[in-house]
Formats: sequence, structure tokens, C-alpha cells
Amino acid sequence: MKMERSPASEALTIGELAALFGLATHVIRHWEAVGLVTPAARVNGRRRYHPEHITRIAMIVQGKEAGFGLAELREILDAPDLVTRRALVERHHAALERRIAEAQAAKVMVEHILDCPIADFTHCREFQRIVQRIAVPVPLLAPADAPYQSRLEPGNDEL
Amino acid sequence: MKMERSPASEALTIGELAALFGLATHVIRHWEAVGLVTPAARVNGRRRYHPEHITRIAMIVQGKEAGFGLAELREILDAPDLVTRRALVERHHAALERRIAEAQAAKVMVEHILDCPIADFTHCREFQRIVQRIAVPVPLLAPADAPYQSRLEPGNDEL
DNA sequence: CTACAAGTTGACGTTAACATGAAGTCAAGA
DNA sequence: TCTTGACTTCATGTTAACGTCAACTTGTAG
Repeated sequence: MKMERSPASEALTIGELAALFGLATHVIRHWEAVGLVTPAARVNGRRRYHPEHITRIAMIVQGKEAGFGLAELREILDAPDLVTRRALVERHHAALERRIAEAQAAKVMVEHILDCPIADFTHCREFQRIVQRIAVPVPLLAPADAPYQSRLEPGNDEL
Repeated sequence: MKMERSPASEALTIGELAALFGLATHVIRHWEAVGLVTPAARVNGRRRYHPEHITRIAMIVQGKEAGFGLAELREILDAPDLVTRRALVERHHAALERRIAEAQAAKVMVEHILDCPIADFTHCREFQRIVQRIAVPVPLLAPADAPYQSRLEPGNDEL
């Protein structure tokens, strides 16, 4: 066995850091490339990470699992001051609540499919009632200036 | 004004269907290309949609908002029989609950950032406690056969 | 009849977030 | 010293889900 432990007492190599989260090293390098993480120093060109990087990576992993993009996470994590961060986080907090609500709405739909006795559930009146609240969102309001709005993939309009 | 209503009584053009959901027509064509939707018929080459397509599109929109991919949605919607569909939907139901749980965990994290009085919240002990439960997930268990598992983007392992 | 809006296909471009491969450097055990 | 494994940079490939563009046909208002 070779390279069992990091040389310096409390410094991690990229491989060790990645192993902590079951990530590939190239993923961490990618995150570095987009400005999400930065190694504390280089030893012979090799990246060295400190314990605070573990927290950082944990936050990124968590954030990603919640559906945030790398750019969004960078914004939050690199906010220069309390005020800025609070504003950003509040925005994202709202987005999170929306996401949860949406997932729960989908869960209701899915649960009805599980319970619906009708063979082709698309003919189930109750199911259609659940689902049709989604339709007709912008049909009459479209002022003909905005060609289309995608609606999916929140984008920037609501964040 | 031109082309106010569809010719046949209860048939929609692709433009009308798209407008119902604020989608672009090319999105619906794309969904058709990947087998998610199929027009009822063609009238001189033009796609015609029936009311059941509205339900279908609504389900797709809903499913997408919950984070499902087009391929997953196709699986559910095209399940040949009740049993198959139930199995698929139960799988996705579990995935949904996981997703909700993850989003709520992220919300806890984000809410702590909002409440934490410490300037650099990454130094907050309580925050680190919340976040570090995420770390060290596979470090000692990795059997060295699986190079890495991505962990992010559920993929297929858990579905 | 003419314009024009809406529809058609097909090809190619975009964005996010990696994945993969090549070619070379470095550190340590046998 | 030789080998091996972890690391380096740089470049290119991949997947999902569209977006964009061009060149053409169709249907209806005026």
C-alpha cells in the first residue's frame, strides 16, 4: 500500500477529499474550474485541502441534491457579507419551498395513480380534476410580445 | 385576426395545445420525437390533438416540475397494464419522497444560514453539525471495485 | 389573388455538469 | 532504480432537454 495518509497533519489530498464524499477527483477539479472550491495551497503542484473544505463540499453536495445549480451555490457560498448572503439565501429559500410544494403536488398525483381503480387512469375524472389545475396557465394573458416563457426550468425570472 | 379557432369541433392544433401550457410548439414536437406524445392524426400534414392530449401534457409538465426526466415519464405514461404501471409508479413514488426529504434537509440548512448570528456561518458549530451528517457516506465501505458512484443525479442505481 | 401567420422537416447550436482520455510529473516501496 | 499509483493540465466527448435557423407548404382574411 502506498500513500496511506496525507503528509502534513491536517491536510487532505484531492483523492482523500473526494473519497470522503464518494466523488470522483475530476468532479472536484471541475467545481474548482467553475469557482466553487479552491484548495488551500499547492504542494509540488498538488492540491491541499483543509477541514473547512469538507464543510464546503458537504454544502455543495447538499445543495445539489436539493436541485441547485453550481452557479447558484457559488453565489450563496461566496456572498461577501451578511446582508448579501441573507438576500440570496432568502431567494433560494423561497425557491426551495416552491420545489417542495411541486414535488408534493406530483406525489399527490402519483398516489392517486396508485389508488385509482380505473384501468386507464387518464380517463379517471378525479385524476383529471387533480391534473387539470396545471393547464391553462398563461393562455389568455399572453400579450403576444413574449413568444414563449418555457415555464419549466425556473431559469431566472423567479429567482 | 387569423386562425381564431380550430376547424374541427374538438381538435387542437399544435399551437393551441402549446398555448394552453405556455409551451413552445417545438417543445411538443421534441416530446413527440422522444415518444412522449403523439398527435391523434394529421390533417394535410398538420398535427391534430384531442382533449386527452391536454391531460397527457399536463401530466408531463407536472412530472417535469417534480424533477422527472422525459424517459421516466414515458415509462410511467406508457405502462401497458395496471401491474406494470403500479410497479413503476411505486418506484417513482419512493424517489419523490426522497427528493422531498432532500429538499427539506436543504431547507433546514438554508434556514440555519438565515438565523445564524455568526458572520462566517461556515465556522458555526451548529451549522457544521447539520451539514457534516452528509459527509463520510462511502469512505470506509468503498470496496475498491466501483471507481466512483457519482452519488448525485440519482441515475439508475436507486430507481 | 395575395399576404401572412402558423405549420412542416431537418440540421445544427446551446447549456449544465460532468466523463473520458492522453501525456506527462511526482513520491515512495521493493 | 524501477515501478506504481496518485496527481497534473488540456482537450474532447456525453447526456438531457431544449433552442435556433432555414426553406418550404397550407389555410384563411381581406
